[in-house]
Amino acid sequence: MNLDTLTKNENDEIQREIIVQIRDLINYKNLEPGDKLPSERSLSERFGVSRNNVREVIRKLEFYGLLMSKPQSGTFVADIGQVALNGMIEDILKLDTPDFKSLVETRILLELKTARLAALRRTEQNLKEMEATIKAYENKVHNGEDAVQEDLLFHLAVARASGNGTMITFMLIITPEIITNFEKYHVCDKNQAFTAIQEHWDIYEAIKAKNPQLAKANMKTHFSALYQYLYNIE
Amino acid sequence: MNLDTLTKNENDEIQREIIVQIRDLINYKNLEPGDKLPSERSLSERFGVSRNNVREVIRKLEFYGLLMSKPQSGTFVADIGQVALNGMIEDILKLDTPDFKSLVETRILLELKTARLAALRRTEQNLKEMEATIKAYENKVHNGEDAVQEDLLFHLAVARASGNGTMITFMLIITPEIITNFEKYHVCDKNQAFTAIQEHWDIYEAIKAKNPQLAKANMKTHFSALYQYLYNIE
DNA sequence: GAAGTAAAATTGGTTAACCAGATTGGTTTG
DNA sequence: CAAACCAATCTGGTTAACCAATTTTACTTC
Repeated sequence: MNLDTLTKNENDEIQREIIVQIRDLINYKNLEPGDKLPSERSLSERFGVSRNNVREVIRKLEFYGLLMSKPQSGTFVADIGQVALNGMIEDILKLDTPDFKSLVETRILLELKTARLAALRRTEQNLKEMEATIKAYENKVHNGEDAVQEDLLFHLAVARASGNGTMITFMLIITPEIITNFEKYHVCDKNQAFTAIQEHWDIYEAIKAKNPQLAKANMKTHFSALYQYLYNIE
Repeated sequence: MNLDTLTKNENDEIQREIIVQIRDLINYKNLEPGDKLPSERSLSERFGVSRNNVREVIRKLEFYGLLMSKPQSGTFVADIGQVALNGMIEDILKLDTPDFKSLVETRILLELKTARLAALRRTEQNLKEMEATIKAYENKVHNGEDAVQEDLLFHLAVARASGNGTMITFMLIITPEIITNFEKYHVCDKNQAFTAIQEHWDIYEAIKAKNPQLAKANMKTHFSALYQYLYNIE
């Protein structure tokens, strides 16, 4: 373990403690939805940490919709109720960097759906973007170069064509971790790259033909190697 | 539009411009993966914005795995390659607060899967947690009280039982927005609350019996009202 | 001339001071 | 006595100064 990770873990630990203390404070003071939290200054003093730490935690809980900061006014408890708030904080505290298997599992789930939706909703512009990414992938592979990036861009283009903003966001979140782990575990295979070209075209054609079932099936075929990998590490 | 939103939009606009400028800088200087970005100070000076703004953007791009900050050393371009980097930044710039339909669509997708996985992987502890949330829901409904929170906690308990960390994270991300929109559009119905109790028990029993198909089917039934809503607003 | 070394400059991270706007409590005024 | 108003205070947000670790640079030494 290098220093970087250590520092980050230490910082994480501090943040987790602040989250616990904020939760306890809300419960102890019986703060209802919409009630105001003590000021950042008093919280940092009470918890014995810097105001920056408190601000970071508040931003995090704001991201998960549990708190809401109003400038020059205060930080307020979201109106999701005490029970839900405690439950969600419990889960947030348990959150950890997800394992590779969970990432792949989720990716496959998302992509089978985006392929299906793309077949229903794709525009001409979407088709052009997908075509461009496949051709770029083709060029790289034929030149014997690494083409992980271009592969990724094709899948992002499909997600874009699905017209579902939430799924695009989720794809963006998991993509970098997928890439990192692919390189780490050497999931990709050189000779798979050539077969992948045709598979990309097959997915493209199904989406172009507005055939959702076929698009999903072709995406499934494209993931077959990944499936195998997923079940082997089980 | 209130002042809050306005300020937030202005800030968003500044951040988007900084992202664009950083992308252009990487392309112009032909920065390869692993290369060092100019320091935060010089970037803020060059772009004519505060160092805080730059730091926020860097943190955001770090979240999406495109950059990586090393303390006392510099900020580095992630090793995902220039092509992928440009593509992902393009998508990040297009990101917007997702519409309600996209949220519900994604939620249904996720939950059908978590129900199925939960039936395969649930522990005894998971069952106890789910049981507790259903009973809490029951009590509230029988007393005529609002039980949106308890409903949510049951679904989170199912997600926890799925054993997939990524899906739990995603559920946590979309949940608060779902709740807000439910209340906004009055999706929930009082007399639906009673039928939901039995539906929760049905899902629970299928998961307890380790029957993935039935668990998924029961979850689908539970979402039937939501399905209808989803297609009505189309 | 190359290798080692120490000091100076540069870096992201942290802390503290400052700001503008919102809130609050007391005072004034009708 | 109530309502209106104003100033003191408190708020999250922003800016600037500071810190410790790292990297670079220049000099010494063999």
